[in-house]
Amino acid sequence: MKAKEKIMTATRDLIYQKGYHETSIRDILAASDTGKGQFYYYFDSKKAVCLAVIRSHMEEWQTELFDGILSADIPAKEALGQMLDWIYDSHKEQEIYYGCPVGNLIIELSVVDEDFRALLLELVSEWSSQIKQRILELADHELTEEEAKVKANAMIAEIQGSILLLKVTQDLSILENNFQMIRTNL
Amino acid sequence: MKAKEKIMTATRDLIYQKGYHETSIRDILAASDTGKGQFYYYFDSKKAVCLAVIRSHMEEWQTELFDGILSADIPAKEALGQMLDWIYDSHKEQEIYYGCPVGNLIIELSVVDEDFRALLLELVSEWSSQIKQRILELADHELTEEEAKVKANAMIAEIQGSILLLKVTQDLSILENNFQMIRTNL
Amino acid sequence: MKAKEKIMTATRDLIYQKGYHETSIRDILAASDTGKGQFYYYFDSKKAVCLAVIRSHMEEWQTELFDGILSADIPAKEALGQMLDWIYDSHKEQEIYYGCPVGNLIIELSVVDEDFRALLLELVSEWSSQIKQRILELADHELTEEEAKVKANAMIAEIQGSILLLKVTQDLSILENNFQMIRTNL
Amino acid sequence: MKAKEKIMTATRDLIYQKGYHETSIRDILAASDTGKGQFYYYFDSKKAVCLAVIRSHMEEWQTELFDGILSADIPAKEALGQMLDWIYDSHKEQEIYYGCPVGNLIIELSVVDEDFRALLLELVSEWSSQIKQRILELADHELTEEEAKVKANAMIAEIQGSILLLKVTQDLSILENNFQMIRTNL
DNA sequence: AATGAATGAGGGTTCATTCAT
DNA sequence: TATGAATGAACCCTCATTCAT
Repeated sequence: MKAKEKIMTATRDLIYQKGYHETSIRDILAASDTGKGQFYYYFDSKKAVCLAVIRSHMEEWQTELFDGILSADIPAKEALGQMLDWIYDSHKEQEIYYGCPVGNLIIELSVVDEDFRALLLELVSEWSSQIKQRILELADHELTEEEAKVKANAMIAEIQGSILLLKVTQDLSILENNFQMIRTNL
Repeated sequence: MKAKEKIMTATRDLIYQKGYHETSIRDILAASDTGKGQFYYYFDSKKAVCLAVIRSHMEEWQTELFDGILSADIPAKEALGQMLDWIYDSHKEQEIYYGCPVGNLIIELSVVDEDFRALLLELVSEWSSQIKQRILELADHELTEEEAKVKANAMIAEIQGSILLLKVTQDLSILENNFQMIRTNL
Repeated sequence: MKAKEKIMTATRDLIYQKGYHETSIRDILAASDTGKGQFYYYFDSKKAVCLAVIRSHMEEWQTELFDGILSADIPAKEALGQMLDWIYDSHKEQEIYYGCPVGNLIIELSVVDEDFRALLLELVSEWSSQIKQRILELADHELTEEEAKVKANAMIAEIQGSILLLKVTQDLSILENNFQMIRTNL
Repeated sequence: MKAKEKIMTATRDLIYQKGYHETSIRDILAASDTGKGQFYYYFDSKKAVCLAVIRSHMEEWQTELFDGILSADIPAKEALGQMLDWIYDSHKEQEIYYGCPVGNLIIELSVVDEDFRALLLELVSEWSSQIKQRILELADHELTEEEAKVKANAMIAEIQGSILLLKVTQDLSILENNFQMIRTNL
């Protein structure tokens, strides 16, 4: 693996597990087995890597969730169900529940730094928009765009809030129950 | 105002607005117009003040929300509605939407420090339990305890997730719409 | 026990066990169960208590060793032997061998602060002088004053050096063996 | 001179002259004309530099005293005499008599920190062992190992105690006289 | 004779970043 | 591309002492 990649992977993992502030450049270098020189050759700053990490999350969501699951040629209900599975699966194997990599950063950084907020908002907006399309489809287009948007945001809120509860309780059943409830309300 | 109180108020505000890590002792001293010695006379450490701040949030929720709104002699539906108002009101006048003081700390600290998680979990558990009682009442006790608990957690998730979205979008209408949706689903 | 006395006892113990710099005023207050006000009412500063502690050591040595053992109406050899016993006894029951309360302070403070050195020197000089008298007696006055003084200092050196070795080895047999050797050389 | 070396030299001098606690990192930086970052680039902590300083003393003693003087192909009496000269010479030119760099640390730190004690003990043990060999030789092997060991420790005690007296009296003649006495007793 | 709140300089340490090579 | 030495501001915290009461 190339140095740049190693740095990004390490940063992604560390920031996910400990948060932005608790992750030091030292930590990143140690975890990626690289040196100061390499780090600052590839990235301008700690902020820059973190923004890159967010972009990598965005790409992943785009490929797997937006272009994959949510754009698949399957009924809306099924697509949204698979989205919940996709999220649930990313948590269920963890020994410690670290929360949502995106939600965590929203809370830790979006008020403190506009650049972070802008990027994170971009991701959330796209997500909301994708869900909205499926909700419109689900309702057989008897909902207005606005109504569908509200429902999409409600769904995202329920998901993010559930992961937040998972983080504080460290009890996976909360995620299961809440996601089940979302499914039955579709 | 006494020094200890000034320090706690300043810490509370700063941590709410910037988060735990972005708030330095220096910031707290400047905001509370006190000196280092005084800070450490009243508190053992930065962590200690923050735990004290969380406890003050707990007391406030206990008095205003649990013993006040949720224990009031009014119908369950109304009580839960007032809870949503109480939360909404705490955000609506803000110029910047900083999120939920408790939710923020859950995400920033609960994985990183067990003491914080324990305290925050205590608050969330009590909240959940209080809501559960009202939900049982609402369903005329046709729900099992377990079902009511799930519904309570779903409601908390929806609330916390909505505030998270408010934080990243800085768009108050999301909170309005989502809370409205919770109301209509009661 | 009066506050002043409690403070002095605590200081004496703490400085003996941890040294001057490792002992904080906080430690002293905690160990003596007194408050800041009392401390600074009775003593001008940390240095002042410590000087008082040294003076209390001097008084003790004066009474027990100089006026007691070394002035007793017994043969010189026996007097010097009892001196060694007196010293040995003060160490033998300890669980940790902290060294000589006076020797410790000589090394920690005599270069750093003239006031300390002056006081400690006073004690050492008196000790040396007392031993010298007994050595003169022992040699049936066939030694010059100067020669006796040299022998006295050699004896003090042997004693202090032995206690230093005790401190680093934490092995009491070193003290026994060295003191035995001093005895046989009398 | 390289930064690391400058830091070590400065630390060595300062700790020798003022002791461990009286020497601050600031002092070291000022004396070595380096910056904070540099210090912590080379050393993990203040304790770590001090341990390194002790190790450098050990190496010096090993080379000059143990492998040099005490292992030289000369009679035992002469070797031990040269050892005394070597020690005396290291003090005689000083304007202030700071004591023995090793003895000072034994007294200041060996009870307070096990890591220091272990290292200092290692040095003292080796020293004792080297002297013991020469004493055995001197006695034409009519002494048991144990008896020689006791005599070696007595010699070290006399040396260390003499330097302690030098420190409190600031009178070089004490060192001269005591060392002379050791010589005549060989 | 005693209280405990207030002071602020200084303690050791970590940080993100830059520089010379 | 990459190294690792150098920078210095900022981190949290402890210190001995003073002050008002």
